[in-house]
Amino acid sequence: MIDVKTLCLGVLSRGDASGYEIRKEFEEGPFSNFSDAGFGSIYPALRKLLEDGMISIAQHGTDARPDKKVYRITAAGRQVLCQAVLRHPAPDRLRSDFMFMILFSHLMPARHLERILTDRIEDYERLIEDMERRESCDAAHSPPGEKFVHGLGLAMHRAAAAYLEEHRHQLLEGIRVQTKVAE
Amino acid sequence: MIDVKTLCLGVLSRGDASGYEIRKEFEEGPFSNFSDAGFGSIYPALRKLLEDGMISIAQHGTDARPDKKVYRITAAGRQVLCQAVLRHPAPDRLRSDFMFMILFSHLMPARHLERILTDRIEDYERLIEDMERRESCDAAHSPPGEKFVHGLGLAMHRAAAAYLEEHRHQLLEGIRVQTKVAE
DNA sequence: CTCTACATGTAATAAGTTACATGATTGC
DNA sequence: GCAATCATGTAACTTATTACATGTAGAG
Repeated sequence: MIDVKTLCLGVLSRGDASGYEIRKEFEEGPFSNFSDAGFGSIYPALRKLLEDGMISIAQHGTDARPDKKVYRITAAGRQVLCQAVLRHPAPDRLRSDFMFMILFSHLMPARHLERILTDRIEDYERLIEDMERRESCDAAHSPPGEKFVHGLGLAMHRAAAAYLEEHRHQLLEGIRVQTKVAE
Repeated sequence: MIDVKTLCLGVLSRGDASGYEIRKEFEEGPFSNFSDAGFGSIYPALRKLLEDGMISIAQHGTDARPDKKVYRITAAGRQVLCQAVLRHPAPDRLRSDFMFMILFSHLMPARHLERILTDRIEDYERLIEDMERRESCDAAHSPPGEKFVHGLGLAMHRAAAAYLEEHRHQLLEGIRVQTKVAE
């Protein structure tokens, strides 16, 4: 499975960036579809990559931000990234508290279940809107791989949102009946 | 985020099980939609849960398998599970090597890209078939939460599979053009 | 003047993975 | 007889998370 070091290498292969900017990519950019990492994993990863000669410091500090460090991928780093990309991809892994909780929705008050369903639908709607906005923004000049990943993520989120909307009443009803039977 | 201990508690709330059986749930059952854990995390989790009185040993060894231990959730364990279910769910997290690699498909030979796309589509088709088989098998007698999670997972996988099939040629063509321009 | 965004990093902790180590049973 | 499945567990390692610790710049 791809680790944070390789993820950072991936971001830097698209252009120089600081640790902070790399994190933004994980949060908002195309990388957000399949990864996330906080500062606590990015900074140590960058230190390691620097030690190993996979990246270099392109710029250290500006007038405004003396601490800022802009990293640049090296030839060695590019090679390592190419190798990583050629490996057979491990299966996708989804971690979802939401699904876990739904599985045990019979253990919660109906109000809470309604709440988490509504919240989740709203979350998806916001996310989809954001993605659609970005899509129309930079569709033309983004590379094919990026468009593909963006579209795939969007398709999955749309499917999830549609399913939630179409089946929430069925779930609520199912729970209601089950509760009545238990009485 | 839900940890392996809570996941185990969730499985055991549905019935007694051994470590080995719990893992099967993570691999094949409804839990496979949103989690996975190997023996290396399940056994230590069970030990901890036992120490804390969240589970007990319902049966230790059979004629055939003297080592087998069947665990049972305790009242305390059930309480802890109920509390966990009431917390606000953390956002879902997807880790996908596949998407990472597609993002860098311009760094790989066209043959390799075709290969991972074909493989992935096949993987999805197999997975969807399996899920459909299980759906028709135990649709009637499975609780509403389980049906919902199953349906949601299926909807997402179908959307992904459909997207891959519909857009793979577009990606391949895009990469081809990009490579030509670079020459 | 206050809030948000920018900016970096460490230390302690928690968690999870991999490799190791072993062995019986069942079906083919 | 062989492969797959059942069955458990530990130790070493790698990884990632959380909390801590600090401070500037720009917008309103």
